[in-house]
Parts: sequence; structure tokens; C-alpha cells
Amino acid sequence: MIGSGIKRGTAELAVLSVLQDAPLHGYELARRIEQQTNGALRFTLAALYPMLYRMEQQRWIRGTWETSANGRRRRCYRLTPAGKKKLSPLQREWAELFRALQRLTKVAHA
Amino acid sequence: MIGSGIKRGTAELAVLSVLQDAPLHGYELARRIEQQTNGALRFTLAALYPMLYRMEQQRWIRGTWETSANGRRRRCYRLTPAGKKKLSPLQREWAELFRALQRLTKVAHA
DNA sequence: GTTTCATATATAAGATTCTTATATGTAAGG
DNA sequence: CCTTACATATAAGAATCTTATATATGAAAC
Repeated sequence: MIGSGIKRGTAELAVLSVLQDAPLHGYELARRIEQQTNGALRFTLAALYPMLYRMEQQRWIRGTWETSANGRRRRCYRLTPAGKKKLSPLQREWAELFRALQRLTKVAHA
Repeated sequence: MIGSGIKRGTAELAVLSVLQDAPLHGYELARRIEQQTNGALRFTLAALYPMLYRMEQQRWIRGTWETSANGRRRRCYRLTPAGKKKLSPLQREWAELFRALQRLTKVAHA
């Protein structure tokens, strides 16, 4: 059955998905999520940073401090093997949730 | 853009969808949601009742006390016109969220 | 030069929501 | 009687989200 966390877990799927591609820091992560969804999905940074902490504690991502060319320090997150492994079941869970909701509205319509 | 409430609003869509069909009381609502999604979606009653309160305060549903044939009192909820009107945009929002998440994982895959 | 915007991370306070556990009570079946 | 199904409700604590704020650099504009 669909985990209860799923109701809140939009961000996790989004973050893991985007990190599949390349390691990124928080600010850029937020921007990419917004861009790649045409603005449909948007996370405030105040919500995003604590999320990244949580995901790091769960070992899905790992952050390292880096200094960019322009001298700014930033925390660069990359997917861990565990995070990679988490991704496909998460995707499946979301798909299942969506199908369940569709079924509900359809059954009700009928 | 997708409202932030959407991340939590699974229940709302589910409840409104099921109530489209017929007025129902909480306990039965929970059962139908579970049945109609083949167990994929399940809400505990302790989570459901406060939700129904909230939805009633928002005027999406209206509850009336009824006494069933077997003498049990129960609160029967039915969709209000406002709730009906809320339903299709909510569905659209969810579809958009899903498309956005799919886009994210696909873009990342490419 | 100084104001402003984009970059970048972080935390606090308050509100909301979720989970787990518990309370209450009826009815039916064994 | 005892258990299962029905039916609603609340409390306590955990988790989460929102809004606001703090800090600091680099670049561009004026």
C-alpha cells in the first residue's frame, strides 16, 4: 500500500530526480526544479534546506562544502547509492498514488 | 503554479471524489477509498475526522447527524455546490503535479 | 561609490498537520 | 460472554510547512 509519507514527499522525489543528473547545491536545485517543471513545482529555500538535511541524514544524498570559482562557499549535494536505489520505488509509489486517485474520480463518475 | 497545499491534499481530492457519488459518513468514506483504490490509499480515522471538520469549515462538504436503521448515530457528509466546484480544478492541479514530476524524472534521465 | 539584484545558506516562530494511542458505545455472531 | 464490525472522537507528541529574518558576496547599474 502507498506509504503515508508519500502525501508529503513531493520534494523528495523532485530532489532525487534532479540529482540523478548531476550534483547540485540547494539554490540551484530549487531553480532547476522550477525551470524543468515550467514553474509548476516550486520550493521555497526555507523549506528546501531542512529537507536536504533530512535527506542527508537518511543517507539518500551526501553534501560536501565546495568553493565555487567566484569564491562563494556552497554545499553541493550528490545522490548516494542508497538514494539511487530509493528513486525507482519512489517513482512507482507516486505513479500508484496517481492511478489510485484517478480510479477514485472515475469510479465516482461512473 | 501548483499550490503548496497540494502536497498534503491527497485526502481532499479523495474525499470530494467519493462524495460526488453519494453522501457518506466518515467510517464508510474511509472504507470506500480503500476499496476503490484496491488498498492503495488508506486513511486512518484519526486523521480523517479532523480533515472532515476542516473541509466542512471550508464549506466544501456539509455534515448532518443522522440515525441509521440500526439506531446508530452518524454524521453524514455531502458535497456542497462549492465542493463540487472545487473538484475539477483540484483534479487538474493533481494532474499537473504528476506531469511535473514525470517531466523532472525524464529530463534527469535524458 | 553606492544602491540594487542575483547568488547562497541558515534559523526562528508560529501554524498546521500527521501519527499513535486511547476513550466511548452499539450490534451481531459464535 | 467474548470478539469482531460499526461509528465517532480527542489528546499528546512528532513532523512539517510558511513567513520572516539574518548574513554575506559578486556583479551590474546609476
